[in-house]
Amino acid sequence: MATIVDVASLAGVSTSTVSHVLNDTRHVEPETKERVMSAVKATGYRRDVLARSMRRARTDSIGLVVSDAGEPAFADMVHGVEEAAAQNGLSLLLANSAEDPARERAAVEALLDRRVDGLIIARAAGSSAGLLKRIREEKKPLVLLDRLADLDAEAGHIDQVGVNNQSAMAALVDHLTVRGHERILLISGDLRVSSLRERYDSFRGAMEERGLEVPAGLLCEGTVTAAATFERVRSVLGRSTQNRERPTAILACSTLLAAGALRALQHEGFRVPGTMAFATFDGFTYSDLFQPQITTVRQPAFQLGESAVSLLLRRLNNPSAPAKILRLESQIEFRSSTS
Amino acid sequence: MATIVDVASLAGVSTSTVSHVLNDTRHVEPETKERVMSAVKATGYRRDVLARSMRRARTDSIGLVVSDAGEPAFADMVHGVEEAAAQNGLSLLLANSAEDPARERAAVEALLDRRVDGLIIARAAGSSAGLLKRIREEKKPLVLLDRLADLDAEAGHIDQVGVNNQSAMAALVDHLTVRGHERILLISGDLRVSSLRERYDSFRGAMEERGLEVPAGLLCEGTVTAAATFERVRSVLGRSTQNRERPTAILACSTLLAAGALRALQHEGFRVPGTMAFATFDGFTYSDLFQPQITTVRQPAFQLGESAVSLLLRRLNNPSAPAKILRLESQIEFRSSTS
DNA sequence: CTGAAAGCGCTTACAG
DNA sequence: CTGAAAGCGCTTACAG
Repeated sequence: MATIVDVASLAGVSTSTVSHVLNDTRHVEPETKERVMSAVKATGYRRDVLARSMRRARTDSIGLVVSDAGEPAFADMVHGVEEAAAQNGLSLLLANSAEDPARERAAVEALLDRRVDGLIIARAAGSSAGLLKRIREEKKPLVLLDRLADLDAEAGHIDQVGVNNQSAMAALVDHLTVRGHERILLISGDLRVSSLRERYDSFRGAMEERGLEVPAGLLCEGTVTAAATFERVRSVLGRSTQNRERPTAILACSTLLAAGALRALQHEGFRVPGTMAFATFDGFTYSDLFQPQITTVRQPAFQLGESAVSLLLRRLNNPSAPAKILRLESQIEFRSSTS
Repeated sequence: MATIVDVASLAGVSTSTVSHVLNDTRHVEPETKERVMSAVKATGYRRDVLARSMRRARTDSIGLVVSDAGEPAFADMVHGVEEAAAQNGLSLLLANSAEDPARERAAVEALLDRRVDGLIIARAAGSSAGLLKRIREEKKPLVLLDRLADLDAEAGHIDQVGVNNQSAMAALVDHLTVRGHERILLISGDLRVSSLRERYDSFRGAMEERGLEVPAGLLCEGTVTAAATFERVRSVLGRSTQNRERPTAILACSTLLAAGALRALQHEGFRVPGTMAFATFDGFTYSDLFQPQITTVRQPAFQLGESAVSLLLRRLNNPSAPAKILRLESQIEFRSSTS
């Protein structure tokens, strides 16, 4: 491989001049510039990215850590980040924490070691605030994606992008109550996850606004797998078969939870929407093709990824800008499962 | 940040010794070693990955280029690659070609510039053989994933991992013909894609073996979007409504193609399996939950990703090993759509 | 068993 | 407008 020295000697200039021509970082006489460029071409020279990064402050790469690469919503976010990164000449380093704070920490350290210019993280459920502190110590630009920071000490300083869960949940509750559903079983999952916590709080708020009580028996929280959700929902439905507390609608707060709940409904002999209405956040791909056709709050996952990169670029260009929190609106696909 | 010089002076040794202790690359007296290690701890020293990579032959990173990050099968492969890479201490650089050979080429060049230790590529449909030659010129270890190389000049030298399309297709054709389906509409997509080409060839072979003719009208190839597939299938079904050439079963060779075909069936008023049997490769997630329940050839996408990393590691450890081609078996999920 | 020193391929003050 | 040279933080022959 040709080096900058080869180019310089072939062009009859110093390596500084070659460097400045390549980076357009100080004025060089047009004809000198041309000699350099043809020497580059003649030697097939390609700048060594590693050596370059070692001298400069940046590596032109960013790191992305997601909490569950299996979920389709996260796959779309990754896709969006990749797309936006590529368009801006940034390489993408990808890691998956699999909801494990230890793996998350290790991934972040590995990315810091590689000196990525910035980090985008969708945090694991049990992620510690220590992680955020660590990244701030390193003065490494950070954007929180989907899994946002609570309004604690760190939150004010961090760029974040997520969806507006409050408005989506309000619209969904409105949709259901207008149709006469007053006993809605909410399956909310792990409340340490900010988006799930927000959906949970918004649900309770929206119900209260409408003067509807939400008995504890209709709040199904804390399950983190489809199998566990299946069991929980099954027991709720079985227990309440006889009494008037039985829900008339079920609202799942993620794809995984929806899968568990739907299996429980099937198992217990319910039909959607015949004997039970059903709606979900995130949901399934190609929902239009299948029965039951499920009303779904679809988050703009790809755009979330793109926006995360935008925020990061903004931060790189202006390290002292005030922190920005972006909330994108979800789209609600109304279908026959709640008709 | 502390450097190796800081550690060396604190421990009262040379930087060579520190380096050798850290890399375990030559014998060092136990007590010297200990002094070094506590100096490392005291200074909070962390080896500079960039500087290290510049001197060594490797960067402990690999590059992955996929052709369609949107498809769930590819998302799972990415997931598998990430998992296996992390377990082996390798960072993963991810890029998406979006089926565009130019973007694919650019992505590969960017990864080569970053000196990844090896490449894993699921090639774009129109990918040129030039790309493979280029990578071989650079002597960069390469594993082809899912989209394999034809048996051309390059193929013999390249590690590859894909699924056994032949056996899966044979089993599927068997399943259908045993149930009396002799006129099967095959929707095969872009035949430049090796896996789709293999499914196409295997279908024709399996039909021929059973003495069944396949009229050209029942081979629907070349559509690359769900919308185009929708139109094509619609016209085939409309055209053949009256005559005895109408298929009794449809077989889609990818998720995208299946989506287009199912929409066409819905639009034309067919019911699955009532008036048309249906099966697909790849297919939809959570297929058990929805109607119609579709018979699906499920490829082990995650394992494909893992295996690709295994092949790459093997190649890194033994550059002169003979090329290996791995074929994993798919699992066929038989459901009511073909009952 | 260990150290002094060269060198990886760049960028960037410094100097003219 | 350009060049000579230092230096980024490591690894690795070379020498003893």
